[in-house]
Amino acid sequence: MSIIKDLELKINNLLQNSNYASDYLNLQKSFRPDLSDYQINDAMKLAKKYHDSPQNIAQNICQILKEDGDFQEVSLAGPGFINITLSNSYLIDSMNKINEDIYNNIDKEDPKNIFMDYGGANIAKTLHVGHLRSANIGEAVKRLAQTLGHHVISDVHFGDIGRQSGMVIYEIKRRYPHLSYFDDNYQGDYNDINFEITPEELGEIYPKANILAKQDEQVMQEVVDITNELEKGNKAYSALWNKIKQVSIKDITAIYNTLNTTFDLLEGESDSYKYLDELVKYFKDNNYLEESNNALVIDIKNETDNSPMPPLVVIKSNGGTLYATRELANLYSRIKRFNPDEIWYFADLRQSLYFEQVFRAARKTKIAPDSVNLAFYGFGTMNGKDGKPFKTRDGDVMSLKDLIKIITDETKKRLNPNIVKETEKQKISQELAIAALKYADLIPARETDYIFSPETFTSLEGKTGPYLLYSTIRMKSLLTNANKEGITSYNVSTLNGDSDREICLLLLELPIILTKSLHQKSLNELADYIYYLTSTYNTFYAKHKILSESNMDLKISWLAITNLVYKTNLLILEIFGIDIPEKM
RNA sequence: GCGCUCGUAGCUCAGUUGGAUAGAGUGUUUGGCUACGAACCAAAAGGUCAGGGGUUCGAAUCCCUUCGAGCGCACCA
Repeated sequence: MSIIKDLELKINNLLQNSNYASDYLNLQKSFRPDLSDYQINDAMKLAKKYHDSPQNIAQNICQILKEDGDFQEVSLAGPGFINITLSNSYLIDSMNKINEDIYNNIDKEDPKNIFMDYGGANIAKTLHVGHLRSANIGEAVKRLAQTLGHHVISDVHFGDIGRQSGMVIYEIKRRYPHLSYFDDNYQGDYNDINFEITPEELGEIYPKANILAKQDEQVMQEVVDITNELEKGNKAYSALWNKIKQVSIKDITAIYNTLNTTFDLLEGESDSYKYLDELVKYFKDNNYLEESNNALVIDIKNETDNSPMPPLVVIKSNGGTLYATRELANLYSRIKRFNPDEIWYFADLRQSLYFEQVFRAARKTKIAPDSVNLAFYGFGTMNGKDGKPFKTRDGDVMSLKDLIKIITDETKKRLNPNIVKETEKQKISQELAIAALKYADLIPARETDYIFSPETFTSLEGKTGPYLLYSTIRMKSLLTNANKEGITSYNVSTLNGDSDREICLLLLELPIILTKSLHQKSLNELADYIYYLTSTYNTFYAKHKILSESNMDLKISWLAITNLVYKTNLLILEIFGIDIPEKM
């Protein structure tokens, strides 16, 4: 258990013999650091319950807490705030405990099997800035969940089927009409056809087809027909589409890797096909389907609905399936194969009604038993400078490759001149670029819409990824220099001044922030925390000449504090998926 | 039409079981390197928390209302 949770429990234990034994008091970091380290605000709430004044109650609690040696000061303020200041010896002991093992400062949770669905890249479409949030937040939440003790399986959930496939095949047919895929008399094995396509050309094909289909109804009809044929298993189209998929997946995963975003499963919507027949049969056998306008639907209305809830279409009137059908089939297979306790979906908030429908259908049809928790965590929309959402279906959105290149060009300009090898320069400047990009993306709360501008990502000073890396590298450099003097282990034996204490108190907050971030599935608070911790350390760093300090106890204590912040930064940056170069 | 979300410093954003004096970065002005790495540190200025009403010891936060913005509403994904 973390030190701070332990302290809160201890406070509540101290009250076991008092009138307030049945109440749980919450220890909070003080809003008034000039007055105290921590505060308890529960006296005001207890006043009603005990028909007593909040001041009296707070006073009684103060009396009990004052007797404990870990508190240097316990006092009452205002309408019933209890202010608590920790003793230096308590803080020193706590720091040394964390120094032994940083996991002494983390609250592990009861392990659960969690299935995470994020990423959501589409086959044959360029990975663009609109995919950033899902990659960065999804990956960081996964790593955070693992850090807190959970078992996670992640799936990228490629959009690898549907109308886009029809679009791409249509356009390839238009460009290369003589390919054997389109020859009705072809007798050979479609897998033997000699046809190569580059990711670059693939990137042009979908936008082009989309424009053509929008302009011309006949084109759209052909796209729909091809899509249906593909879905029915047309051999030529399937072989072509598989080839496209291979090229595209290779390209997409390379970029995900650059972002340190990795998946246990590289499955897609089309993987649901294996389970579709079984699922539809199950639906039919149990009378979950009804006919409506020639389509087969599941009624998912609820008596408590305060707005109309349309039924979920499972089979279209032309016999085809929809996104939601495949989602249900995937859900069905995931529960069967992995038996998860929880399934978390990460996608744009605009899909919240859609997921509500899928979840309801899954519950109603008992595909998902009540024991499996289904949750949707939405992202705010990425808007252009005009405040309107980016359109992801035309070619106007900046690709991730381009964005990474732009930032890399900026970071390269500022590298330390003693880094001269071109390969090293490239590697480091890209690591800095990824740090800048990821941190800038993790800073806004998950549900906040945000305005995309390259300037945001290319800024390298202040609250940015490069600032964190620069400071962390500097800490390491300091520790290395101390090491050269023969100082290889540290412990805190004395605290000197406000900045030392403030860093210690901040370190104690870590477990609270980690737990809360996982609970909210948003990294913004953790991103704020690491900045605040680092910048508090930098104040401390500027104030003290650590290596030239003649008081050895003080010097070693300062190095220990440096080491603690360094280790904490490593932990958090690892959760963020941000690599730390040796130098920059 | 029905439903959901939002409006906080010039800009971009934090800020929920209601808590003391509303924060950060950036931008503007100013000071600090013959060095434990200046991608850093220090300081100043900047607010009717969209407007109005209510709930209470206490409201950016909860409720009502007006104005403004965005999003979603069965055979797209």
